[in-house]
Amino acid sequence: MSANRPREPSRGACMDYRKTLNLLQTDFPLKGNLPQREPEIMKLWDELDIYRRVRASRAGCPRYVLHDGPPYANGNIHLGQALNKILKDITIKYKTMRGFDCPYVPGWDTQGLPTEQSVQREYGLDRHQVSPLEWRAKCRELALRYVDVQREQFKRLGVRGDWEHPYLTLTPDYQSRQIEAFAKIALRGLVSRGLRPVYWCYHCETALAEDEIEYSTKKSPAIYVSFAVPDARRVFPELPADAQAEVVVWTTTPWTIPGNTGTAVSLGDPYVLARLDGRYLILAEALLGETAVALGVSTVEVLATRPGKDLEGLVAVHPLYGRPSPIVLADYVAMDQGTGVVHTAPGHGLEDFETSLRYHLDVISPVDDYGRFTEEAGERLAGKIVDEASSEVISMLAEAGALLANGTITHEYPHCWRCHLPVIYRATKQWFMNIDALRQQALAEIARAEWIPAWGQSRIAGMVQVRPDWCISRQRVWGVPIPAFYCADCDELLLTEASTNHVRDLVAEHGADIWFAREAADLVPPGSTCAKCGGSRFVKEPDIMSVWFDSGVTHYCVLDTHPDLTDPADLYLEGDDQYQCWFQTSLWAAVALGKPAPFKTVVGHAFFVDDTGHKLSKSKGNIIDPREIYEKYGADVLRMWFTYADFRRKMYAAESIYEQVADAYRKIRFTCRFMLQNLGDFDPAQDALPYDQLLEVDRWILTRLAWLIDRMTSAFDEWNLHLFYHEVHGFCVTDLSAFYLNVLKDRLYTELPDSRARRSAQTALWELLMALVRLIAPVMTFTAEEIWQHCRKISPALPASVQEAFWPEVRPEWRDTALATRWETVLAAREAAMRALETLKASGACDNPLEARVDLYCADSAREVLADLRDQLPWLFVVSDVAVHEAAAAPAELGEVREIAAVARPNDGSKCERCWMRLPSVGEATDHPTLCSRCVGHVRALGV
RNA sequence: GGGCCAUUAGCUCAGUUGGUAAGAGCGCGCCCCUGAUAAGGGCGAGGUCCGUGGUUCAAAUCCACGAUGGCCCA
Repeated sequence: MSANRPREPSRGACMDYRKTLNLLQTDFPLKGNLPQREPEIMKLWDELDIYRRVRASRAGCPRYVLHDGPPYANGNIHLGQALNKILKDITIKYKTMRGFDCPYVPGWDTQGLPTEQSVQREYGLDRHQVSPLEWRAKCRELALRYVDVQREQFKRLGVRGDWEHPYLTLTPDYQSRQIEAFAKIALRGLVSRGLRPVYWCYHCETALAEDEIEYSTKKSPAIYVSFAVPDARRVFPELPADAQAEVVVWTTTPWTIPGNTGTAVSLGDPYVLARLDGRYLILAEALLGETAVALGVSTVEVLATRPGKDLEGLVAVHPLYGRPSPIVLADYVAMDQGTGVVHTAPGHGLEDFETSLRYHLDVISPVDDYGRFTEEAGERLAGKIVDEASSEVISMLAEAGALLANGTITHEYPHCWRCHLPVIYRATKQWFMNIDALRQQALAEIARAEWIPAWGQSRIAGMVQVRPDWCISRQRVWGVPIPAFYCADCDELLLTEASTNHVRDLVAEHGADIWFAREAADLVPPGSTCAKCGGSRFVKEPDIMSVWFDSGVTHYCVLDTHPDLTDPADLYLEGDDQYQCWFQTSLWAAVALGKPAPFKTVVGHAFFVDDTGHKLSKSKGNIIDPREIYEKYGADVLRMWFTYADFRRKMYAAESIYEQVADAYRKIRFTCRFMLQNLGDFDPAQDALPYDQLLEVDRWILTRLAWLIDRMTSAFDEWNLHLFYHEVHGFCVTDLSAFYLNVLKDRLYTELPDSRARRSAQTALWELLMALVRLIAPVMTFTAEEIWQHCRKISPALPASVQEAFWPEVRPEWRDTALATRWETVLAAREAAMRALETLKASGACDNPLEARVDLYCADSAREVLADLRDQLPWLFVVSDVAVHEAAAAPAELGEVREIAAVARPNDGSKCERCWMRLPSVGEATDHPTLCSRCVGHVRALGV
């Protein structure tokens, strides 16, 4: 390179000694310009076929399987998905570098209600106006389109995976396998069909599972209703002979009164018979005062008190229909609100339903799919939407003389996760997975798995403890059918191994569309007959499976069958909302199939909040689109941001944070660039020095590098990803930029190109660069690759991609604790020198520290170390000269010297034109009158 | 109402099994350099380690109670 080769000697004042220095050279650009450069690197990866190439490089290594939880394919990726995929990618890349073979098969959840709603919204289509098959075709089209969209967006984040062969829940392979899973579970007796109250969204016309419910505030009516108790005197003989006693209930859903078949009281709490303005009412003692106020009653007289259990067996009378409404005991009756007597409508509440099982109460649910009262509710209500009919019910109660008070209340109420409207509880025929039969096994599996963070275990265990049966049927068409038939004559269920295998095989061949395309006769095995009546005509089960069942069986449909994967997987890694969802559904499905949990380790990550601590949500308008971040700053900055804070706690999203991360990105980039610049003439195979020939400071930085590698290794192993950002950045700033690289400059620039001093520095730089580029590779995946490609110019033997490289290893000789200890003294002396130089600068005597000299006054222990290194101190302090003295020799103005003190002043002599130090030797050589003696030696050696 | 988690400088985090005067980076203020240059360096300000009580020779670190915030459940 011309920059290194001295020109012909041209003596005199105009001599350009700059040409005798080892100037910096690199084509590694200062500016990242990531939005443009990253796609170019993606092209390189495409050309290398990076996923298969890396897999091939780890052929035969122990496998580490991360199973991808499928995101829902009905929109652009959002920040949470970007976070999730990037955390997975960091994990995969780290594990690969540690020597594991890490397949990564991405998947998508493609069926279910959300797609149907997207079709309705995006295509303006009403599902009732087209056939099920047309509707399904539209749904498939939309889902596949978003799979493509999201695939490109995930790839743009730098995520490595088998993008050409993802798993999709809508493929015939998957669907048939899912039917098989359902059938196995059903044939093990773990699925049942029954009338149960379920959350029902009458806007979406479907049942909803627990995890499809979100709570928000709703204003509801709140009424007090009396039920006459004709036989009350049996328990309350105090009741006057001519009086009628009534129990009082309080409810916020007047429309459920038609469904009332009982009244529940608490076993242990005391109840009173009290006269309130002439009426004889029975209610909880604890709520008497509050109720009297609500009823606007002025006089209250307690006639008798009985424990709740005494009331059991009394029979109240329904105020509208006159039918019996027995008084029963229930442990959920609370004394914090209402009257202590709970209106019980088994068709409209799960607790009520369970009570009905114990007391054989009727289950009445006079509401249809559309939320309208049926004829069963009576003429006045039939056809009316339940929420709107509340006022009618209230009127009817008032007319019956049973309405004691009528108010409103604002409370938390369940809403539909998709349309965000209030849901109702409605008893319908649904398919359930019998959770009670599986609970203990699920808990045992939870105890066996590793949970990160550790409290995730108690969290999911708590949820599993109390989870009711899982409703897995949906009244929709975009999904996998429940493979059941009913006898057209006697309604008997047909669900056998033969029938389900037949459906499974048809679906494997044709896809689930076949179910909707054919009649039952063409779906049952030929010659099927009803086991009960012998009939041969059948009808199809109309319901499909919940989307949560689709994704809950990925381990059966994918892990179990994919040649690259294993069941159970080593790792599930998802947002912590999945403790309630996918982690659980996967577990239930597994134990229902008689399998162990499909995961060995489960990692839950938190989500982002805005700078005021609020969740990001569309309605708040504080959504952040990951695409905007990578289009402005680059995906590597996005990836670094995700390691800025601990992902197990909430993470903040704010412009000021991206700016800070972008700064840190640049610092690391520039640091690596500086090292590359100084390795332009270095061939590690030829020029590297053995460890024991390295200068002491070069060995010192390797002790620091050893520390960093150890620290990063344990950080990644223990999921402390945020330490990556802080420690790598800190290392670049503090150890490298501020100290090591800075003090190296003199040696790198002014020493002879092939001198031991310079080669020693370059050897250390090469080790640093080789380690750093690997340490940053899992997170800063694009930039690491960019740096790596430049490293390959220095050392062509390196693998084609940094993704094939192995995690850096600490060489035993680097761990020199004695050396590290010695250098604590050097660094302390350096700090003292810096402060002294600051004082000198402030005095105006000298601006540039390089032209100053420093006198150190040290206690004996420090003096020994420093005297030993005296020759090196000038360039370690970046000054012209350093002298080491006894503490006792310190000038009076320093006061008492405890450890190390320093004084700085301008050095004697003139500034050397070449190395810029101010030295007495400048001018001694007549042929180079502007150079110091050291530089004279160097230029002469160069033949100048 | 129940359970879990968190609380160290303006921000994000370090602080091994309790032990020297609590650290880093960013940001901020002042200054230097111009051979990392749309770069680099130095110095400085900034903390009752949420509060109270306790255990201990010694607590940011252990225990109890409380406060605040968050998540889940009801």
